[in-house]
Amino acid sequence: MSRLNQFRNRLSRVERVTLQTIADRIGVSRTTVSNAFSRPDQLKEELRQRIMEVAEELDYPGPNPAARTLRRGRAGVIGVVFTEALSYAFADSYAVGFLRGLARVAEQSGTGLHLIGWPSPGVAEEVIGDAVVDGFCLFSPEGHPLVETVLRRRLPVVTVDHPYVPGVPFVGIEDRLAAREVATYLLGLGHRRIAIVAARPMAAQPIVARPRMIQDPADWLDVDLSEEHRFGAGRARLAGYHDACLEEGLAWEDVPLHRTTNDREIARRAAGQLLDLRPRPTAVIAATDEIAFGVMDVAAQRGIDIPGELSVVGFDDVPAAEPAGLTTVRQPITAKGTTAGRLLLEPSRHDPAPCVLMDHHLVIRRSTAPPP
Amino acid sequence: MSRLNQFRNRLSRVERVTLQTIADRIGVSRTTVSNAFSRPDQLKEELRQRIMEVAEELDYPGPNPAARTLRRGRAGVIGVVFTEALSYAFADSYAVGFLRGLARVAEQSGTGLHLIGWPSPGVAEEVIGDAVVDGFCLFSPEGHPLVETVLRRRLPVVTVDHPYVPGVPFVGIEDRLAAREVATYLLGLGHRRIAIVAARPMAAQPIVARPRMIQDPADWLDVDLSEEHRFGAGRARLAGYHDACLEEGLAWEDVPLHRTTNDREIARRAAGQLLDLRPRPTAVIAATDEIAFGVMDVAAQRGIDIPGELSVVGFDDVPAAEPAGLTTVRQPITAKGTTAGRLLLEPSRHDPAPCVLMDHHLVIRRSTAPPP
DNA sequence: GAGTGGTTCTGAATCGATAAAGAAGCCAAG
DNA sequence: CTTGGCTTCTTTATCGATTCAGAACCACTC
Repeated sequence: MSRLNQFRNRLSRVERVTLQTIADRIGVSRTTVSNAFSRPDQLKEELRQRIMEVAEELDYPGPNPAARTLRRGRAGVIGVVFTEALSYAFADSYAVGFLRGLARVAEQSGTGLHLIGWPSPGVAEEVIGDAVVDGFCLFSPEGHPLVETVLRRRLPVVTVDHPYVPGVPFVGIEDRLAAREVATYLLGLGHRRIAIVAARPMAAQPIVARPRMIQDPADWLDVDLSEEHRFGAGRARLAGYHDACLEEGLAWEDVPLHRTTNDREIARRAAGQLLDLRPRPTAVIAATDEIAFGVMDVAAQRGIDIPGELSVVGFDDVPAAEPAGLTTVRQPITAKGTTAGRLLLEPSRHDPAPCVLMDHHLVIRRSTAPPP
Repeated sequence: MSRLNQFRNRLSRVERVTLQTIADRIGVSRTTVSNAFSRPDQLKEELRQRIMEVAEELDYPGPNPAARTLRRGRAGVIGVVFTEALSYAFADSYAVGFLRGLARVAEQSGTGLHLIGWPSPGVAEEVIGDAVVDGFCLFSPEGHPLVETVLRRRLPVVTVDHPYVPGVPFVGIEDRLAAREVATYLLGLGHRRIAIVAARPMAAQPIVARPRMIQDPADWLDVDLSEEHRFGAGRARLAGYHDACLEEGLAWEDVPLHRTTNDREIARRAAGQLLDLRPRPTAVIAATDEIAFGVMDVAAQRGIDIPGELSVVGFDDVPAAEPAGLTTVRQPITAKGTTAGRLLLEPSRHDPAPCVLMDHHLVIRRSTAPPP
């Protein structure tokens, strides 16, 4: 046993090429070989060349990144955490747009991106604990247990969209206000039978509220939403819709409300149910564009004319919204990404954690009109 | 100096909590604390609890991932390398679709995804050298210098689309054949004035051929394309178009050919020039859907009717192709991702490197018709 | 000839964990 | 009684690099 192991060790020692292997071969110190790779100015060009030659000869794959990271204490990578499966995130134009922006600043500073999704409970927790990164970007993780997991790493963090965690830099828009504008606009057109399709995270297990994460001064809900709505991704938006109804005297109880995941396909089902209601709603407010597309799909399928018989509003203004003629709330998707990236990469430690609220505005297109 | 340093060291030693800190505090060995985190079954539940308590108390962020990775020799992450800036990759439905598939299998096995782009020469090289990963997926890196950089790491690699590198697992489709079908179809409709818009990588520096990377038996070009086309991303597709023209007796010299990056916006410029030709082409073959959209944009802008006055064909069948009515080549985008992922994560080392060729077929929609 | 200042290279001390083998204690079976 | 086997923990030896202080040498200057 022991002998076998020694043999194995010897073997692997022979097979594995490290800085030391090269150093021994040439007769210089390990440090010098290290310098040849990382600080070429620290040794004579002649020796450096010789080292490189031997490295090539021994098929040395370059300084081991894990060892380097351990010693340097810096990974050059930031983690981006989604609370859904990554395969869903990549299907969501909003998430992809955000990543675009984030990637732009990350790349410029030679920083890598480590994407982490939440395919099922437990997996991501481990991945987050094992991620060799210098910081995390939490993408719209409202109320999700992963927030705790990430915070525990004690690395720099920036949260996007929700929730606002005291002490953690934040990037978002005034969701509640924007949502109110949407509802107010529809009410202003004369709609009274309005249905709402809200987004909920695709969590596969019930989402538990953590006291420290819901102290969000901007979005705190003083309205009485059912418990299941209090911590979904669309909480603030729901509150905004509620605000408008209150203001315009539309009873919140009369507003049909469905929840669906942020997925066109899945949203169709919810839309189907809403359009089955009698009397049929004259307008549907979707908490995201993706959901709005699902609603439009079903309407088209049933021959319901938009906007003649049904108005539809989305949220986000993803690229596909314009060709589809969807009235929606435009928000600077990509800019959110760049901002988040800068917040994470900037060397200066802001003392009061910055809370960046970006602009938004209602973009009116062909999908809305006064009720029939 | 020395004293200052000692001070600093002492300070950081005090501030930094490691397994040892916890071990000392409780009076057990470091290994036991390590086990408390990584192999809970190796110690008494009682002690484990106590360790966890102290860890909490000291605000221990968990075992350091870099150290862990170094010792274990396994990162649990795969690198995905693009030869364009990541911000472009995220704008490209094809790339995003691929990532979707890749993410699906990666997530299932608890593997993280480290995305690496090529924003400008030099940056990515360093990121690749420093990436703490167990393998790389090269996304359509034909002829790109990054291929060498990645191979040098001596880690498992899988190449997607191009090039086929001997000894490296490969996933792709029969591009040349598919491209030929496209051109044959248009020629069959009666088109003789056909223009081609090819894709080229967004490399910011000239792409150098490496002998070991172009020995691709399936795609080797025996046709005489100008040098600049020999190693672009669309090399095989160009060859296919060429094949068809040859077969149908259309002189290749008479086929106007433009190169553009795979970006709708940028493709518009190339399209503009092609549609200025007199006599105007009756059909445009775009090497990707994204480019095809650019062509359609310009046509719409100039009031050129599709397909009445102009037929347009794309390649890839990205999600937006269907609503746009674009005739194109469908290929299993997401399945490519899952296949690539499996090839990379599968424990078995296939001896002859697997070379997976996936299905494709021509999808005929509203954008093509016989010439006027 | 002592002092000054640069290069170029070395040695020792880490970075923070895990693997492998071994020791101590305990219980049941032979 | 002792052998074997299990559980629970410890010891020792790495994993592969980088940092930092200092040595050796060279050239110049005053």
